[in-house]
Amino acid sequence: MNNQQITVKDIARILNLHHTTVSKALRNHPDIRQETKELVFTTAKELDYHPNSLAKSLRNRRSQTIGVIVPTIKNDFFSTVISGIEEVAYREDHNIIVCQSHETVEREILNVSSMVSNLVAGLLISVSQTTRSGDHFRIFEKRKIPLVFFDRVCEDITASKVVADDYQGAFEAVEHLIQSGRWTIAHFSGPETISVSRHRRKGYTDALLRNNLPVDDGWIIQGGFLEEDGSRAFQQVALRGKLPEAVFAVNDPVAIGAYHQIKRLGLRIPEDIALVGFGDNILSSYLNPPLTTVKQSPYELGKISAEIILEQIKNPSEMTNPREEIVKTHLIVRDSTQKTNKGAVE
Amino acid sequence: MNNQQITVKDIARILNLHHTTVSKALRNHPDIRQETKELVFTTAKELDYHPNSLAKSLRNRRSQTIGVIVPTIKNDFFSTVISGIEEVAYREDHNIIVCQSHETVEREILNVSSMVSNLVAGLLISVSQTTRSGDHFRIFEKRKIPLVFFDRVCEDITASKVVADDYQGAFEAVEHLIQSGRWTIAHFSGPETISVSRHRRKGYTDALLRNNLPVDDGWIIQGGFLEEDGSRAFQQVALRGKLPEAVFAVNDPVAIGAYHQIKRLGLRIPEDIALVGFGDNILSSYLNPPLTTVKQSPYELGKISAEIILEQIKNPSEMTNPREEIVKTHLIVRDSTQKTNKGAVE
DNA sequence: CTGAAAGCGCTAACAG
DNA sequence: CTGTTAGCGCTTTCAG
Repeated sequence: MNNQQITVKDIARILNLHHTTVSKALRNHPDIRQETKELVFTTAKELDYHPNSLAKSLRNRRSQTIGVIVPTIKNDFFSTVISGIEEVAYREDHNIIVCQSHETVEREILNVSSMVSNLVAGLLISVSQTTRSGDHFRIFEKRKIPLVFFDRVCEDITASKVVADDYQGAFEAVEHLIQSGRWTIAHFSGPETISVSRHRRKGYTDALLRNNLPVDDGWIIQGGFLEEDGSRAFQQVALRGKLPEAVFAVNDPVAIGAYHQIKRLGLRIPEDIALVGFGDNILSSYLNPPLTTVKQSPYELGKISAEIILEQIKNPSEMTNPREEIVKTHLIVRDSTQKTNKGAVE
Repeated sequence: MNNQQITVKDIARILNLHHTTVSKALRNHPDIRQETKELVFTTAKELDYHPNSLAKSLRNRRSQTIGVIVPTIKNDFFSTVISGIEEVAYREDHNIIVCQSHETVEREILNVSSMVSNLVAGLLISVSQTTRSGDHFRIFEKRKIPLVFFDRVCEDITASKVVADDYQGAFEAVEHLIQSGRWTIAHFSGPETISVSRHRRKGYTDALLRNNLPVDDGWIIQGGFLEEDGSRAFQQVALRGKLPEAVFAVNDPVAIGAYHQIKRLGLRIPEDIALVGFGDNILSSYLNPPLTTVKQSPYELGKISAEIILEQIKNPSEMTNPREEIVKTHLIVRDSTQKTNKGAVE
């Protein structure tokens, strides 16, 4: 027989100790004297002992695993956030278990349930586009499991939240457009259900107001987060006859969709239409002209989220004062809003 | 008290049943009569019962979790593979736990150990750049845990393997260059340790040989998988004075690095130098001219890998005959090798 | 069809 | 400093 795993009992039997002594030694408990510890450690190594985390977690009523739920992992932004989370979790001896909601609440609810079943030490989540109520998150409160929202947060739940400075980023982007002489600026907005969309939209309207420009809801086109939404939005605007001088898109994919549509209609960027995105997608710098955009820091965002949740895991009293972390954004001005003498990145 | 989780015992107490009966009912065991089952199901729902997967796994000596180790998740290719894996795993009621090796064996070994400790039902791995021996994978054989390599495989370990058709893809790419009249073709190769690099290189040399062209090792530049490796390689070639008519890069990032360097030197693509990559990175179509490349199917690759491992999990006897799945690639001809009347994607 | 007994591998609390 | 006892929540086996 072979697939038998080595346990503390095996080590104990060999050394003529009790298995609890071995357990303590392995965890470097002060009770045990150095000599014994060394003995235990070396034989553990010799036998290629792998502690059974499941048994430990069952006993401790909590695992060493952090759950992560994202709309999809097939996405620059989220995969980079996850990378940041994994990095921090790894340092603190935790694993991450990843699920995708695919933008549906139903799936998100199942994901949550699976996380609970797995006794995750904490959950990091960016909610789906279709998530309206946050009722399925109440169980974390009940079970006292730390919960942290990142990027797309759920406003009716009290929990720590880590987001990019969507409002400020949008504000600066639009102000930049205004400063460069554009007064009629359309906004291709994201789903109203998502906090991110609302904040960016607010940044847009506030920048207009601050500059004494009228806010015309006709210039706000509601849509999704995808490239096709951007194309569609620009088509819609173009059909009306009167074009804006600039477009501020809720994110880079939407801006890229608009970009293609603008080119298709034979218009020039930025001469006819200036264009700004959000997110600093890697593609943006490769467009011609390259896209002015707002840089977020997804890796940072992931790291901060992970740090907060680990803090709460180590120190449960932290859970009572939820933190709201806002990660700074930076406007990156490129040729889609301002002709410089530099060409596209080549 | 609140964070108390509901257990089968709680349900049993309420219904005046034994907890084992409840357990059986919950799993739809034929022993239990319909009436009882329904009773159990409804009260479970009422109490918001979440089964404890850890206890179940401990008892069954195997979890419902599939481990995934990749060099990094912050990468189009790998994040798409993972997305495919997650999708299939989800359908079969499994979770995935993701680790990054960051291209170091040391970390990979730790990751493996953590997977074993977590009693993963199986492991999917794409090995790190620095992994030479596969000794740390022997434990899976010993413990009879299914192991599947994808993309970057470990040749000295007997296990199922899922790879893109690197050889054929490279062969076709180089043949395409030859057909279009290029006879001196440089190859910017990846690390020799990695199977992917070796296969693509073999496809390159075989295509030359098949067409009665000489294989000159001087045209093969060894490097890594990154953009900077591509820049460096082209610089090296350029220094020699004699330029090749075409470059076949081991992957798209390397091709993109070469692309920048070529442009920087004032050379034209494809007139002076034709350029081919591998992987159909999203960026490739946005270059100017867009890059001819070999399309892999990372999502498919992930799905197939997951299907194989789930097959082996369900049916352990499958483990004795390891499968080798080769996913077809497709050459995508764009303007970096062939001037058409179409411009860049815009 | 339902129940009792036993144990997965680990750790906390307490006793010696 | 080491050992004993007990149990985390679940499932398997076997008895009723």
